[in-house]
Amino acid sequence: MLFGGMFMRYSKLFIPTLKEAPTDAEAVSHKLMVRAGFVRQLAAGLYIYLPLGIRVMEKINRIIREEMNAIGGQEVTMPVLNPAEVWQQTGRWDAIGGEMFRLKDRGGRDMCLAMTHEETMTWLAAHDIRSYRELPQIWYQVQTKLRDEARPKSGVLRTREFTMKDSYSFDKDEEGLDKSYQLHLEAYKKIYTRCGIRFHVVQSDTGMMGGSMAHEYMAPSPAGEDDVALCDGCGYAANTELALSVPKASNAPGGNVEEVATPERRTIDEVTRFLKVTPDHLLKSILVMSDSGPVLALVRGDQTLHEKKLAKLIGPHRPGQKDEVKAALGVPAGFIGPMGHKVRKIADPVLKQGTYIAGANKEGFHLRGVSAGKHFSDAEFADIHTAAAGDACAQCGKPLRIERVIEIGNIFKLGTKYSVPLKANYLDEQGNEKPIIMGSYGIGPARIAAAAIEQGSDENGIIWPLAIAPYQVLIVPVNVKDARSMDIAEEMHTALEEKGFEVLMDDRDERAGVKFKDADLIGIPCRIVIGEKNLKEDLVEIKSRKTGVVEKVKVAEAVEAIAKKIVMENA
RNA sequence: CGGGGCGUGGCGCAGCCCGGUAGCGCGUCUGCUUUGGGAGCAGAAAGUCGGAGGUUCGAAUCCUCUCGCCCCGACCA
Repeated sequence: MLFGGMFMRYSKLFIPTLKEAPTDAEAVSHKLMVRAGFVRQLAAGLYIYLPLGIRVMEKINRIIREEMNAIGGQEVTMPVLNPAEVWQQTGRWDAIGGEMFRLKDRGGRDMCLAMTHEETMTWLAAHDIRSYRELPQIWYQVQTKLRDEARPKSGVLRTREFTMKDSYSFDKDEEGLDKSYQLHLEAYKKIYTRCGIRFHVVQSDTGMMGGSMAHEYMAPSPAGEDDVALCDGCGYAANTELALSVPKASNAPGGNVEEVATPERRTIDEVTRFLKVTPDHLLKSILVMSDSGPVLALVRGDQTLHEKKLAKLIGPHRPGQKDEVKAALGVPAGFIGPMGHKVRKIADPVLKQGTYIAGANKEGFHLRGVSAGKHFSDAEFADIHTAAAGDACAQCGKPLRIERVIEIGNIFKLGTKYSVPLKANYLDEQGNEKPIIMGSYGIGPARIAAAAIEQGSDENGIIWPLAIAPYQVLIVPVNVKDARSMDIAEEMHTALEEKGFEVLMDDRDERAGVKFKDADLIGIPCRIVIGEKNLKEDLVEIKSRKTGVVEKVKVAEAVEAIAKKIVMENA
């Protein structure tokens, strides 16, 4: 065939594989994406996608588009460069800090690079939706977003510039929003399932966005940045930012109130060791500084205070410094007890029962026999601890599991948070002007790719799920100088492409070992090896990247065998 | 933004503590041999040591400043 025809030839493709992973790469997906020639890093949080990387991204995006279109989503594009005005109208111009890239145009007008598109999407709705007859709408885009991340990390998982599929629903009432939300909830499940990754759908924090409901899609992986609590009993699943749990009961003995000398023992660790008790016998008093003054947070010694849970009650806060502790409570840090202080106190509900050892509010001393009734009846009780593995599910009592996860998508009920300030209103059946009820829904395609690698790789390289692999089949003629091998390789290539498969042929004049190593690294699901020895018996090899299983089949039957195999594995 | 680490041929590193104008592996190029799991031999090209300033007869090595990258934490609408 002239110039190799339209065949995808490895020798012509830019696939710069590396024997060694960059030392500064930590996450498996980061190392492998670089080594296998899918991406290159330009600067912190900025990545170049190479030909193989693009193929993967396009496959993921195609799946996303198909499922979005299936629920009535309509694709649009929004400018990446935004005027400040719309962001000022919703208040986010000021509310968002250094994470937003800002600049001025030549006329001196304030502009920003969009980090999400609630504003511009709502602007569009405000201008062009008039009547309830035009609702509902679902608009989406697959677009570049920019965020000046404080800390880009883990390769493609947290970058400053990234593609995001974001969709927005516009409804006339809450009922409509419920429906749009539900459509997305299901569409997202289909998307991740089709992409071949394992995931959980969990309740998530609506955060400072103030929406009424939110879920996150989480792919289990040690490279993740979130933790979720999961209950095998009732299916409860929530981000630990809000997961409720009932800690195991403390076996702390009761006893009288008495001071005990604990010289220079300040931390839970030091005190438990010194008094020969377990951490759940202690009460931890943590002073934080909120906008409305110091707040004393109380949790059991074996619990971890969850900052976000506390933030929901008292707003933004930070840990108190040593001198602030002294100033607010008159006690040196390390010996704070819950009793007697005038500051606001928030205590975890587990502390309602039992007696504990707490700081004595006196340097070098702790106090035994501290209980809620006697010592901090003035505290507000609220779940402020971090759900831990083994805690009981708040719904059914079964033990919770904690898993580390990558956030691969989220869905939010926004309500009228954006439609009111941007005046996105419609006229209802009675002719009354009402704000549109909105939802927003995001997916990070690059995170899907990274999660797929995190969940599927071995010491030799990537193991792509078939649906998002850059190619489905790799044909490896061992000796490219052998005419018969090449003829058969090209015939099979053509035959497989005619059946609709995506095929790459490694026509490089390299030793077999080199080709095999690259094949494993790149992770194409199905590999056909055409070698002279096997050819003498009219056989070729088919090897599954995932299982490693090799089968020899007759040349004449190879194409059918592969087609069948792929269809079966895809089912 | 706080803490830590690192910047030396294309990639991965040594040299730095105890200053004396760079070395190893891989890759690249040429030739011969090899040819089913990252080949062997011979030869070659390629770095002024992130940048600036300073100390010194002399700086990759010491000092100051600066830029960049990574990790932990904070942040993450």
